[in-house]
Amino acid sequence: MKVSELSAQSGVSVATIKFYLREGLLHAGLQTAANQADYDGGHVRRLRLIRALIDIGELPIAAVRAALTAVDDESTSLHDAFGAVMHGLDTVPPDDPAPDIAAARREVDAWLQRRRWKIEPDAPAPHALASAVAILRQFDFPVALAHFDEAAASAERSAEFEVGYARGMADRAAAVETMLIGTVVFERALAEIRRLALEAVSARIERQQGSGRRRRV
Amino acid sequence: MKVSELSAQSGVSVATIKFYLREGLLHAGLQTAANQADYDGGHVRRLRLIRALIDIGELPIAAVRAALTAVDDESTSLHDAFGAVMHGLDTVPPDDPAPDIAAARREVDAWLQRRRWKIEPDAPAPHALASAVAILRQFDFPVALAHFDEAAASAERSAEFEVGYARGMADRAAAVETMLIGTVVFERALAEIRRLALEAVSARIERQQGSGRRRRV
DNA sequence: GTATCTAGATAGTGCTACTATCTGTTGACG
DNA sequence: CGTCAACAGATAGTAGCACTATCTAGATAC
Repeated sequence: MKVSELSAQSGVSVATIKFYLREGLLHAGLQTAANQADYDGGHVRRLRLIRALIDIGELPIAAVRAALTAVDDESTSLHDAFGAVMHGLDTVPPDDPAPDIAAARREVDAWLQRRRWKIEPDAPAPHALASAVAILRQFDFPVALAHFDEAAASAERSAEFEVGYARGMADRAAAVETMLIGTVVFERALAEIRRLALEAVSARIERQQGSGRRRRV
Repeated sequence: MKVSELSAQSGVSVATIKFYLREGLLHAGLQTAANQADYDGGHVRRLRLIRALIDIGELPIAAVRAALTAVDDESTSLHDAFGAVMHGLDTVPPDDPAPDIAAARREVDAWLQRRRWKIEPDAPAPHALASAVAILRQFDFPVALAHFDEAAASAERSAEFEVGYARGMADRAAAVETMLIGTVVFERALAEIRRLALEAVSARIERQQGSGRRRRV
């Protein structure tokens, strides 16, 4: 397969494919001459993965590269490869967080311990959750970590399914790829469902109040 | 309050405050002289809102402006103001989506109808959900919209709580602001919880398989 | 046999979110 | 009263990101 065909099949422009090759996101094709190389279905699939991480997961190029490096490195365990993606999704926290975030962070850590969720010490997610909680409190939301227990239990169930599904795959590469896509794309899908629910509920209540109680807000 | 004090209280640099003033995200202070203006707690709060939308919601400046304009316009209903934020969260879909996305989109629309979720026709969320579904299928996930029924029911319950909470507020401005923050920040918090669940479950299973079955993956 | 395509290298673009500098006041302090 | 940092407002500049365009020299397709 020539680069023009790869471009056509993947929907990614030739210029961008070259860019990804340079950036080390896409491995080179099989070189057949000084200026000829042959690409295959693996390249198409890899390009789809890259585009999904960028478009859906909104990962920066550097994070995509880190994730794909972990995918390709056979010596990286499935869990560690997966961790590499997670780290790319969130931004790393500063060394000196604001006091209200630090307080929320301690609550988050205690909550994680209660749930028996073992999280890598330098994972960005606990900090991100603490930030969210701190901001909610700044805006007078009376929020406690316990409010998230139900969501956490539900997330745990679906995580068990997802991880089990990926682990059941034939080879490691497929398993890691599945974890990546699942993590990023399901997250997006669930977020969209939440947005849809909010819009639907908001519209319904607006209608009810608009007709019934004639209250303009 | 002078601009330096506003900067200190909000954690936003003076240069950035000026930038937000120029961009119309922050209303000017009360002018007391040709080069003096007085800012108050409302400015601090607004700056916090802006930073939350940018940092947590990752909205672009233009979307923040659109959202805040809707917040400030008393003639915009709470639901419409809220819709303005939602539109800023997702990117607008192209006119001619790929065929697999178009197919998924039809399923999404049917699903929404089954749920009796009334969604604005040009809302970006259904398209985003359809894209996610299409990508999952490209990677051989056997995904049907029905799989999201449980998540949707749960999202609907929490949306009812959120919208009710916001609607119960004293004045319209506070209600809209609460909707904004709630939408954006809770979404982030839930996403982080999902990531934490995935990491915890992945670590647990890795440990189990590592010791018990001696299977390196 | 010539028009098109190719790999690889280098340089440039468009966008976003700030950031820096300048100008002409103005208030605060000693 | 002087002076000096801080101020508002305007203009210009910057850094980072994700491409995109151009060029060269060689290969291919008809």
